[in-house]
Amino acid sequence: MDKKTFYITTPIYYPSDKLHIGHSYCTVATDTMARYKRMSGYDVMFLTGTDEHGQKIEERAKAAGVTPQQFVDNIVEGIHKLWNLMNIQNDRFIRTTDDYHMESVSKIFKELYDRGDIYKGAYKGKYCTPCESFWTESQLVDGKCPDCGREVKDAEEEAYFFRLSHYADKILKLYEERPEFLTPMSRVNEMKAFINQGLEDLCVSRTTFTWGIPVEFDPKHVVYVWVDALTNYITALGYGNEKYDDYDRFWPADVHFVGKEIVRFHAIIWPALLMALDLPLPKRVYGHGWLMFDGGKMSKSKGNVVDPVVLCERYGVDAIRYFLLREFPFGSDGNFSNEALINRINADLANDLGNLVSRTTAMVGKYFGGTLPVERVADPMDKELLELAGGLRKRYAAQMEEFAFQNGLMEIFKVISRANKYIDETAPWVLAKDEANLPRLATVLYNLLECVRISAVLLTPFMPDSAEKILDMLGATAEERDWESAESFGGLRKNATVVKGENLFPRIDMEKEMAELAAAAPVVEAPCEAQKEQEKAEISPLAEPITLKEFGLTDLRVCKVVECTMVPKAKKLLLLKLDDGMGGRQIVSSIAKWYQPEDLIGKKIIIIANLAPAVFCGVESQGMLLAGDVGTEGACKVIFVDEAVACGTRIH
RNA sequence: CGCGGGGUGGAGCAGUCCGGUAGCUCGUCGGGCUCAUAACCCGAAGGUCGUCAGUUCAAAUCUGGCCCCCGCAACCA
Repeated sequence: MDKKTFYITTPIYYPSDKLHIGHSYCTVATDTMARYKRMSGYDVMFLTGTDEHGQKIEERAKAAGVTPQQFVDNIVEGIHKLWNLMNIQNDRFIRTTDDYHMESVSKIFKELYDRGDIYKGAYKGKYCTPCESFWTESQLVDGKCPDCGREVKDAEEEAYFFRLSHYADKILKLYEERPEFLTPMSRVNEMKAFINQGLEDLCVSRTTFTWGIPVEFDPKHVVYVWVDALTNYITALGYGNEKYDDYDRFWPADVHFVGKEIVRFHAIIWPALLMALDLPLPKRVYGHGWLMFDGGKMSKSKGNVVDPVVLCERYGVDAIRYFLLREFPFGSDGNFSNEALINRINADLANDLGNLVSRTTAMVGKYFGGTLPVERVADPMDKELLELAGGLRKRYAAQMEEFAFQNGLMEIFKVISRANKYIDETAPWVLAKDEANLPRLATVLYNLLECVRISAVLLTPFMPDSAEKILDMLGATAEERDWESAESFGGLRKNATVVKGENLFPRIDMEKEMAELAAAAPVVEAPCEAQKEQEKAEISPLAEPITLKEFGLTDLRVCKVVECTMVPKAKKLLLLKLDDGMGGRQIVSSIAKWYQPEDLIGKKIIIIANLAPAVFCGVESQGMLLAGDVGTEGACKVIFVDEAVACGTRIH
């Protein structure tokens, strides 16, 4: 009953949109680790969930015409479906809108206040009256409102603060004393640099929105994200509530898996909060990398967000799980591409693993009617294979303990490759020709089945369904598919009986597949049945009708580009000096990636001439040029005008 | 000097912390095998490891400068 425990978490995701492949990546990794630990005998608690409060949700709900609760309920339902589809076996799912969590957060907030680690202060900032918006000094553009460009004035807003600044030294000490606390190492340097810039106290309440947990003793405030979200890791165990009673058993967490963008919250703020509460710190925080898509970060505006549901339906859940953890080193960024995915599926799963299972079981069927005889004849040529497979679990476990999923899988596939080679070396089809060789033939096939069995057992955390199917095909009993049975070679009973199974990983015709995907492009992940609609959706829907008078509000003018330069310190901005027929003006345009200054000089373009000026990177822009988007990368083509049209001519 | 990651055969990556034979997958070329999912096995071609300098008996690996790419940051007009 005193099994060792293992508590592992994903971040709680923000349900303002459907989840993308990046969320799946983290969750699949966590699930695989949890399954691995369960298999190797731990009592595992695997927590995931959603962070449902905040202004953005409030706004999204309003825009959708529903209550915030309805809005998040809807998204969360989709998340449950996704995790279900992806075979995620979490033990618990926390929502920050759950009653017990809200109860705990109220208590924690109060306790921090009573201890003096949260105090009431003023959130000093700049207020833009027309926009009714609060801005921090650093958000201002050229000292003016970033939205409208108008003057702002000093203003104060009452708020509660957490004394984060008090914990700077303690956090630095934590990194010194426990180098394993935050990994990979590169993240530690980043955190140190951040702390050394000076930590400011953290604003932990808001009055500008209401979708949150009210501060019990001052209800016009709601608890802002930090105390609300980070504490999920302990409230889900029952800290501060009666719903669960697992805190003593599972806290401190063995590891929080988090994306690198939120490492700061988990490696600075979270430990500080726990220190303030006098609670133990998590043992480890692991900041994993991001998936990039064709070299760029995934984002809605680039149209390169990959939908995990579509991928799973198209290629199978296990193939996706495998790909995510095999292709990318967990700690670094990785480049997602459909080609890489199909390549992996074909090379590793279809050609190496699937085919090995297929040819091996087929031979047992063909030469022995499905059941191996027990007589054996060993040969020195078996040695290498047996040693490799016999030592596999140890090498695999060493990698898994470091969260090196990629390397763990590589170890397994070394055995699979070696087994394929062994078939060539032993040439079973030659042995089968002479009845005198049958014991030797049985030995060879047994060795192969055993390699497959050990590999399949260790693959179970990664590809639960496929591993099970393989073990079914080997006729493995429950004892022949557990962790102990993978420790050394020879666990499969001698007279094993194989069962013909399905083709586990059908080969994908790369050319055909890429063509189909291209047909669905630029939304590459479009489901086939919805292809037509997706294509239509590429043309954005017509805007609301307007009157001629309303159109007249927009003053479009022809201008000639007189000068064009890069905006200093900016990467994307070009500064264009224009002859507008009215004495000249300058505009800034974020097209530096697609246009060289000399591409534009001397050309005539159209600008929106009466757009309110705005400042970018310290340079004022007095209008916006017209351009059309091209492709999915945000690229665009500027609209050029016939030379005959004079500068300053109004377009109508 | 804003912060961070990276530049290794045609493509994508590992190796870099703890210097010592440059490795993997895909692709190309040649060969083998026929049990198997046109799969599997063997071999070959192809890299002065971004660049310059330094440390060293020895540098992809350590140190410094520079160039380029990517992400973040209040550059999405």
